[in-house]
Amino acid sequence: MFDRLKASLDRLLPLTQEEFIHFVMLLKPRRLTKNEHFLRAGEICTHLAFINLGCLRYYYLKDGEEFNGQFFFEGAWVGEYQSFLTGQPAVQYFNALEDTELLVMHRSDLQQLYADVPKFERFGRVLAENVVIGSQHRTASLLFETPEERYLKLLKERPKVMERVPLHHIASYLGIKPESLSRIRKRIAENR
Amino acid sequence: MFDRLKASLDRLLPLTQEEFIHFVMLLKPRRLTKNEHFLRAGEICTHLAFINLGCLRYYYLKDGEEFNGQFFFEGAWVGEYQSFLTGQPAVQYFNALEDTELLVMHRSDLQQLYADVPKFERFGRVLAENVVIGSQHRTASLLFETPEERYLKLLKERPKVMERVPLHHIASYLGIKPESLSRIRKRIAENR
DNA sequence: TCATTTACTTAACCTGAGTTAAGAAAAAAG
DNA sequence: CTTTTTTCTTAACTCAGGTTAAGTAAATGA
Repeated sequence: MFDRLKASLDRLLPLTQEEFIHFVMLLKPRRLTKNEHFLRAGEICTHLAFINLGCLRYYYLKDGEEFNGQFFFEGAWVGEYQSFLTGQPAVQYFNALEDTELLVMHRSDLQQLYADVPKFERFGRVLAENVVIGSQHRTASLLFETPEERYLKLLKERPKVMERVPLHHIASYLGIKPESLSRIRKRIAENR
Repeated sequence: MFDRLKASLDRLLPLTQEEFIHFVMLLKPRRLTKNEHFLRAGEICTHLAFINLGCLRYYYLKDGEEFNGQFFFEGAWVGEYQSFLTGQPAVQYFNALEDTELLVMHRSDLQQLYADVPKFERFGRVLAENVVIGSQHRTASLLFETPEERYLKLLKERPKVMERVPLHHIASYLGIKPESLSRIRKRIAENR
């Protein structure tokens, strides 16, 4: 049950058996069926979630249209930072792309943990720092790569996304419409 | 000399006089003249910098063209996370848009500080968390706002950028060419 | 002070992604 | 097993932003 979590935490900060158990005690399992939401815009994000099995995406909704921000798989931590940290309503939606098993921690339990065991501040810091790096890659990609470049990079660097996520979601992630992704795929297939 | 720093730190985490002095002792002043670089792609980002006076931007270079990632003013902390944290070569360029006064802290001094005074882990965490929030706003904006919407939002929410940054840099930040920004500005002036 | 560079705008033409509409294929539901 | 829904593709047309080129104004430097 906690094997993947243990492996994931070990890469962030080494913990004693005791510390790991302390951490695990604050987690609760939560299951999502495919398409079920973990969080909706307008709600307060009260929990941070570890993906033990399955797959989530977060997206924005604008004029009735969805825009995919990111896809997450086993071993990732998810939650809306903006809401989780400030207590303001979320602007992102999180939903499951597959049946998913989460291990969730409540905001107040995490804050208590920071207060009780200062060592865990490092967990929070390293987690946030990794999110920064990922988010800045994403910004750079949207800023100066063409949709075709983004698609080829995704194909090469994140094959799991290509295998497990429908193309219309990928199009949205790339910042284009499904029709445009079809065109790009055709262009590439005919290599020109 | 440290008034602005004190005010900025107070918002991140309350420090005793002693702790503040400990922190300040690790800082060194550094001046940049207009257009001077704080960091270039390929270099290792060894310092985190507090902007005491002036203005910086970070940008990416692709096929000889600059793409502005963000603008920073007095009171902001800057540095390339990816390089600072992993020790890998930077991919971003940081340069001064005006004559600028920085207070810089070396990577190893910050790490030593984390080790010596665990309380400062919180500084690192909260700093990173704020960067996450900013970076995700930026991603969202590039993902689903039109260049015109981004321009109007910048005008409204960050007038300082409009006042202190040349339009061609703003165009690049918005993800368009200067000519397109001119068109957008004309369109807005004729309100249609 | 004069020359040069930088900043900004305008206009004509081009291009790639959006839009609309339709249909085929695969997956899910009954 | 059949129907319905979802996923994906194709094609014609539109349009915002890119490209190229030129010109004006302001800032900078010799």
